Amino acid sequence: MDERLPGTEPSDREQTVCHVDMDCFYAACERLKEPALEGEPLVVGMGFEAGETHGAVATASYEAREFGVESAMAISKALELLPRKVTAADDPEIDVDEAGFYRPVDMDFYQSVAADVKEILHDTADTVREVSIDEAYLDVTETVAWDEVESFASDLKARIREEVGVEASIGVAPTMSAAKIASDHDKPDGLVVVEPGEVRDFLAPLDVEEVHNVGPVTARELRSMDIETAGDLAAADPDRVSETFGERGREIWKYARGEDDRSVEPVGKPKSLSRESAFTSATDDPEAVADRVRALADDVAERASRKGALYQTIGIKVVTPPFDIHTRADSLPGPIEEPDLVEEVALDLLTEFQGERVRKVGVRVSNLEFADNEQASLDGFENATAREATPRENRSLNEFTPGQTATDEADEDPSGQTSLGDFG
DNA sequence: TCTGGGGTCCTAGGACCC
DNA sequence: TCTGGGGTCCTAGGACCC
Repeated sequence: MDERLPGTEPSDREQTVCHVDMDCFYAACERLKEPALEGEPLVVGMGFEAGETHGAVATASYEAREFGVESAMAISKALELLPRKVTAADDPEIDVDEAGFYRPVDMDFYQSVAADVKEILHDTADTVREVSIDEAYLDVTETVAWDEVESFASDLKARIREEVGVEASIGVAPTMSAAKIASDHDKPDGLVVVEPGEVRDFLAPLDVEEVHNVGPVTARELRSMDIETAGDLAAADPDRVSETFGERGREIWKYARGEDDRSVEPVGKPKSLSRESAFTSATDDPEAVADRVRALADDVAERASRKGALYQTIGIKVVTPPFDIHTRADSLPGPIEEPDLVEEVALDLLTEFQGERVRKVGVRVSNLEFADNEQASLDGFENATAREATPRENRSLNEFTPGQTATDEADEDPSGQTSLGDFG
């Protein structure tokens, strides 16, 4: 499948990519739970509890956006633009029609709704890349012709609406990045098809910040170079762009031109696992910080073992006022699963910040190894009988044996073991 | 505008090795 | 000590994505 005609670049491979993006997903889920919220301005807040003012906006319904409420905005700011409806009822100064509802994130519920949607997606296409809880790419190159794409996508939207009760926007294009922009182009309830040959014209008028991997910082820099639109970027001198932005420069230049070598592939194993948490206000109480780190460390370790992940690097993140992010990490000699050590190393790294005011802390494990492959968890019985020791033990110990190179396959020679105690 | 939480990838610089 | 060059691994920080 990697054979190409001479002179054919990967980007010339014809793909039909479908990007499915749920509309205001968290808000839509809240409305499934509470149908009375339908049509009301609704804000779902992260790090936020009912009645509180701290945290940030995870999702604002379109009705709430009318008031200027945006994603990632501080809840306190959102409340200024859109007061709480209960408050409004008690306060003659506030118009009840100019108020909205606030709900904290309920991740478990959203996950369950997302699972229903993903099931439909996997039923619809063989290759699905789940990007996040509310977003996925489908590769339908082999199954849907371009003149059928519109009705295919429309059927998919209908199915999600009828079977799950939430709405999706869909973009279809010959590349992932164009499909993504297309799905966003006519939200909510959008359906935009960009056929091969139309991509560059479709992208040209868009703001440069809509190009994948162009964020606020890069956009500002590009604008200072008189590059305002995707079309400007596409027409720019690629050397100039990559001189300024390095590797990523070349990439965004290609994206702006509708060129994108990536193909839709299912997501692999995670590279890191982390947990972080903010204090209601910055604290200089070392015990409070240590307690939080301990809780996060336990949480991360627990999540890692549930996923069958061994970790070799343990790190922390400390955010000090105004918003300075510091990270520290320490690597162990070999991959382990040792919850106590996660806590110990995290606390040890934390000592460097003793006495500082802290607004947020995080704990992370990385350099992950997955000793159990999917097979092992699906048919553990077969694996257990096929081998003396569990794959996990073989794997971690092998990696750590001096002079022995790591093997890619867990089912290669499991000899040369040391005891777990050696990990210290 | 006083800012949540979970990730990925890239880059620069230092340590260390030969 | 005024020193050549290549390679790898690791950490810290930054930008970006959702």
